Amino acid sequence: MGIHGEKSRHSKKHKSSKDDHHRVTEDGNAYFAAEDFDDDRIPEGEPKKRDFTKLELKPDHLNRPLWACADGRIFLETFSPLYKQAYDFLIAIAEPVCRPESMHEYNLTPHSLYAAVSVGLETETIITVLNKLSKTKLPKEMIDFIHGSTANYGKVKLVLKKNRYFIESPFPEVLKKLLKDEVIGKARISAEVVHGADGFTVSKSLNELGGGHDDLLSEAELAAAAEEKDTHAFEIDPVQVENVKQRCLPNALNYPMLEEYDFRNDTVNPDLDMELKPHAQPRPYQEKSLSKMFGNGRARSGIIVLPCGAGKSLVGVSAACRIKKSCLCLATNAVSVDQWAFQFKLWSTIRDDHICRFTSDSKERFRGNVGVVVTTYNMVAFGGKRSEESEKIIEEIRNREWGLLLMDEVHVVPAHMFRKVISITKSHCKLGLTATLVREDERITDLNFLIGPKLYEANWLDLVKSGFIANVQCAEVWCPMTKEFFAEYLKKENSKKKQALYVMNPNKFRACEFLIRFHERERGDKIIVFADNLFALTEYAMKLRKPMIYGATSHVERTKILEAFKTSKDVNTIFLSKVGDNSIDIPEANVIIQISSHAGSRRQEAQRLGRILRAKGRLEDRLAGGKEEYNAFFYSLVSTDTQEMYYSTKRQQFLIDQGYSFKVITSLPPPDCGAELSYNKLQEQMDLLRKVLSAGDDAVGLEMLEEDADEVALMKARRSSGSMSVMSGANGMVYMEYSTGHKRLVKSKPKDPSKRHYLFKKRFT
DNA sequence: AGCGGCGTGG
DNA sequence: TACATCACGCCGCT
Repeated sequence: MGIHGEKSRHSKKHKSSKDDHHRVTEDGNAYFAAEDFDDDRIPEGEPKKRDFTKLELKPDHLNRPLWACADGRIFLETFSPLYKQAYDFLIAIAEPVCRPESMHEYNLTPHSLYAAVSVGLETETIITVLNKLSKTKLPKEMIDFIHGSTANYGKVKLVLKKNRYFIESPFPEVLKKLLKDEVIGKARISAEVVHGADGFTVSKSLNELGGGHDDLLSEAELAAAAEEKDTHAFEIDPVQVENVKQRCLPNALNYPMLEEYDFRNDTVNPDLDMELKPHAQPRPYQEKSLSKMFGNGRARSGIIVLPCGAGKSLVGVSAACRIKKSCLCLATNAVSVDQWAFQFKLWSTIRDDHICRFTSDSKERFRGNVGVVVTTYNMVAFGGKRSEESEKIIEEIRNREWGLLLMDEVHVVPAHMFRKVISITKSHCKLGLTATLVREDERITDLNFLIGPKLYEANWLDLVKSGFIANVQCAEVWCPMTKEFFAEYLKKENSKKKQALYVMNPNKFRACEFLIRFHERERGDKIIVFADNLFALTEYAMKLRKPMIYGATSHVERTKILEAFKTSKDVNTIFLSKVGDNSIDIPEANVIIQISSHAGSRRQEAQRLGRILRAKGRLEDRLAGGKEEYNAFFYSLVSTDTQEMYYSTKRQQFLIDQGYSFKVITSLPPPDCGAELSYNKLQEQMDLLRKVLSAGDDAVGLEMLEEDADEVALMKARRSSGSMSVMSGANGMVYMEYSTGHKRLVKSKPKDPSKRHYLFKKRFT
């Protein structure tokens, strides 16, 4: 009913749409100034989907940056002088689909509109501004869609009070409607004391439904928003919160709930003495994301999307500093926990005894009744037996009322863990931070109601242009299979063996070797080589005499290698397995070479690119230099005519959507330097082929490890003798650690000097 | 008692 | 499917 009602309201209202026009802010928002834009009705022959030729242009269309289609798609011209304002607006109301250099594509969806309403935009504002930015009349379908979608948004709230959850609304009839739903009805907890005729508790509270979207609302509207209204509420069972939220989503009852925290008026929970330090100066986009979160003086729950290296932690710490209540910060692993604790101390004035880490090997507790706890998702969601100490701490976490639940790398956490964490902890506000909102399991929509709508998403290319993140040249290097490898590839049925063959393709190896040489010698770069496949990782690293880190590499060894990579002029390339995808922080690296990767994972691709996004050098220097100059490189090596070709295009899609373009390189290594590289002789290639074929047997890498059995023994000896880590690039002696987990496989194997790896052979003979 | 290494299980 | 992580508990060493 609501939708039809809205429709007719709209058509009447549209005639006098002058009323809806918004005030012009002094600076910038030029499009609001264009009050005299001509506002014709939608022409008789209505534009049909996707056909631009039928769209009737406004006379001054050149000044307007948008194309709006009847199917909900919106295109933005990035060269328009209004781009910046239009971008901020579009990102608030629509889902970005693809953002290349000159034309962005967005999509209006119920969820994106929900996010828009959540950050304080009203239906009429959305339509009016869209119309002003559009080159053509807004299609009627789009206007109807916006009305239909947003009619109910912002009418219901979920509020936590004294450890109890309440559903609030100024409209008692809406609450009644919700209670008719079976799930919600059952979730209700009847209050002992009943106020109000409807059986709802009634209280006075600020009505902030129209609450300040900073630059889009007039003062009059803000004043109207501050008007006091009765609020009706009923309590629900804490364990049913998730289910209730889900029932309220656009695809069900369509009363999506807002979660906001009026932290300034929270007298129940104690304040935390914590300020941002003076040197903590948020950048414009960090400021912008915070303003979306705190736009109306309260803290909204939701997700902020910033690329790696763009300073997510400052946003998180800033948010905690504004709320000034107890904060639970969740990270994916122990390294990240340390980093967060460090960031809190770095950016804020929090006292050391008010912040603590809670992991398996560091169980700190804060003094007093307020503080920040940094821990892992695993720790909170852990189902098994807990140590006594953990049991106590986790009880405290359960019982406490958290002002802020700060969730890092929201996109990598398995959905079930999320649910568990959210149901265990009671928080007034949830802030999710992420670099990429893509994931292959398409569970991303779950985040919308588990945490909240997306509050802000930065455009990568904009950040590149302003020098906040590195300017990356992406390239796909096509490596033809050698004749012999390709013949074997075609013979194999087993996709495992096929993979081994295209990853170990000698031409790919040579391309990799060439790139490493080039970047080390010609440019003095720091290089990370990624390989998912452990066999390939070890082969490449050994042959090229570079240190590597993978899952079984001990903690001590990792830090040693990373330290050498950071500080030593002799260690400029390291090989990483999947360990490098998350958490390991390597700000120095500016070149990535991928030799094997998870089939078609866009997230992994983006994550890896993120490793080199941290802008190098001083901001002024970067801006002073030519803007088009690349300071980071991302190479994806693919063996042509194999499955890799298909996967790589799929993987790249995300980066392409972010506006990156991939250059294709087909002739690496260049012919003139081929002789200096490995596998130049057919005999060497055939030896490699033989090795690859025998290693492809079901126990992966077994053969290889057996061959290197004595190396393992050597490492063991060295480990106990205490002289580890010889890493001198100059002499070519490289320390490599082997999985202790695989040791059992090779333990009984007798040593055979002839099978010793050449690297170590000369040491022993 | 505290730390690091190692194996297990989710 | 493979790889990686974390938490825990046990061991042996200082």
